[in-house]
Amino acid sequence: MSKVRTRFAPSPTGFLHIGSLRTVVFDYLLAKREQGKFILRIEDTDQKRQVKGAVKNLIEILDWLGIKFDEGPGVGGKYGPYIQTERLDIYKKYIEKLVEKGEAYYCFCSENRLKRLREAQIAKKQAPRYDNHCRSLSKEEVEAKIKKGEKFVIRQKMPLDGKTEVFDELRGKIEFDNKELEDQILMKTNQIPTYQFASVVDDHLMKISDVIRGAEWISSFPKNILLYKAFGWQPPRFIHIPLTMSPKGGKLSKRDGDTAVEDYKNKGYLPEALINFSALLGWHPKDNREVFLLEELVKEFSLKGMGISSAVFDIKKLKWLNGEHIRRKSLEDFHNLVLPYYKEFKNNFNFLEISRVLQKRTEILSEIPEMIKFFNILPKYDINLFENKKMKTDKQISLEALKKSISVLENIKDWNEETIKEKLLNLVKEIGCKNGQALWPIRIALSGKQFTPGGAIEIAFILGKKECIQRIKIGIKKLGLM
RNA sequence: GGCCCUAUCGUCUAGUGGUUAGGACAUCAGGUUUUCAUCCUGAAAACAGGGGUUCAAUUCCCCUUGGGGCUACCA
Repeated sequence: MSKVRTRFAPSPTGFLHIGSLRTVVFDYLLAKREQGKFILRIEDTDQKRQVKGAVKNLIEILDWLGIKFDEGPGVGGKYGPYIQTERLDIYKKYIEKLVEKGEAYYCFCSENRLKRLREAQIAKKQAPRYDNHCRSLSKEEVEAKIKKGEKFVIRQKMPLDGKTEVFDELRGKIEFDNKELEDQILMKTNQIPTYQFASVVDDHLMKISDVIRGAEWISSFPKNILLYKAFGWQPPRFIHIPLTMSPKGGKLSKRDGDTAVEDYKNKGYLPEALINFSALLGWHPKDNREVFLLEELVKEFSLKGMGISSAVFDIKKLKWLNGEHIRRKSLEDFHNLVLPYYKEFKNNFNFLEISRVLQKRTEILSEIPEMIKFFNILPKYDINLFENKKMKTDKQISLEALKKSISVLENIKDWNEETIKEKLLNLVKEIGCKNGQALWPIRIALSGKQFTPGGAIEIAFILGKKECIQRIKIGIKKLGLM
């Protein structure tokens, strides 16, 4: 039985961020690589930033992604509860231990005092930091103040000098001057712990073996380690993964467009692509493979392949990967996926055939309605479309090809792709032109579009004989009026 | 400002004390198949700068510069 236990510990402040997805993926991969457990824990210690329904949302999107957690809200587990506000009594017990040990202390400083202190320090060009004002209050003083009903927080007592050494699995040793460390707040006035305290207690109690989190946490890393030391606990391994950046610079944010996994889902990105892309942003396999399913990633994943510098989120590569994963699906699976996009169709087409054609060239699902609209209604189009330099077709050849194709198509009794292809290629021979010269104008007449999924024959088959002939006649009429 | 992290093509990255510095996306140019696409072939494209160490540094060390993070009774 593997000892590896990782957790994803989001605060429920909205949708799952595309950058957080990467943390989820690596958490999952590291755990599953060793047949370990992946845990979901909700860090809702900030009451102000709660968003209703966020937890439900999060669980739903993880489910959509196909990332299952072994313990967490809803599924339970022996280290629960997995929602921090349901663990308040636990934190209380542990904070008292710390105070008893003299590793933490009551602080009665008002927010006002702290604000003034900060302002004064900034004015003097000093680093804003708590001045340890309440650090040496006697037990009696503390008790008296509590009795009077004075509000308090509990702070961690940091060493005043020396250095604290921490170890990141990716970067190695990092050293911090203890002077830089502030006596941080562990328990807020409202008796709810801060992230710094709750996450350490929970990681320990839940036997987390590897903490994977964003690199923005490196600065508080020494404080975390000092907390473990204060408790006398063995810290887990820490892996700080580099941040995902906007192409414009800085953290990926709302201003860069879509930041929620939800947004990508709605735009027609596949979970497979999103996961694959996230993994590749910061991790590299031994060989040069790029396209992976989650199970394949689990097999290939290793900490050795992890990078340490921040990575820019490049949507073009995501799109490409999405196309790759679309192509890798079975036709049945793909068909089921795109079924909803056919709703607006009144005509009864061979939708499976449309799916087959679509699967070859779709990048993101949301493009589909625009791609296939022409099946329903022939759009207005410019007759210059009939001219194409590369194909060496012009309006003259087009007109001839269209005219002659009518009788050819009319004579087809068994309307299938094989026959249509055979007959049309015969026509090409008869005219004595290149395939493209005749088939280009037919495709234009049938679709009214320069770019279509599938070629003339595929479109003809889907459209049906009657509709084809009608559309070709429209084309002839347009060309005839030149 | 202080502290910390980081630095290979535009982007994601591989790599090594001696390499023609490799791959992928994107871009461009050809080609095939019934068009675009798919597919194939090819091109252009990078070791931030300066000092060391060394016979030899893209690789190791230092500095500079650039990028980023943290600096809350937010996570």
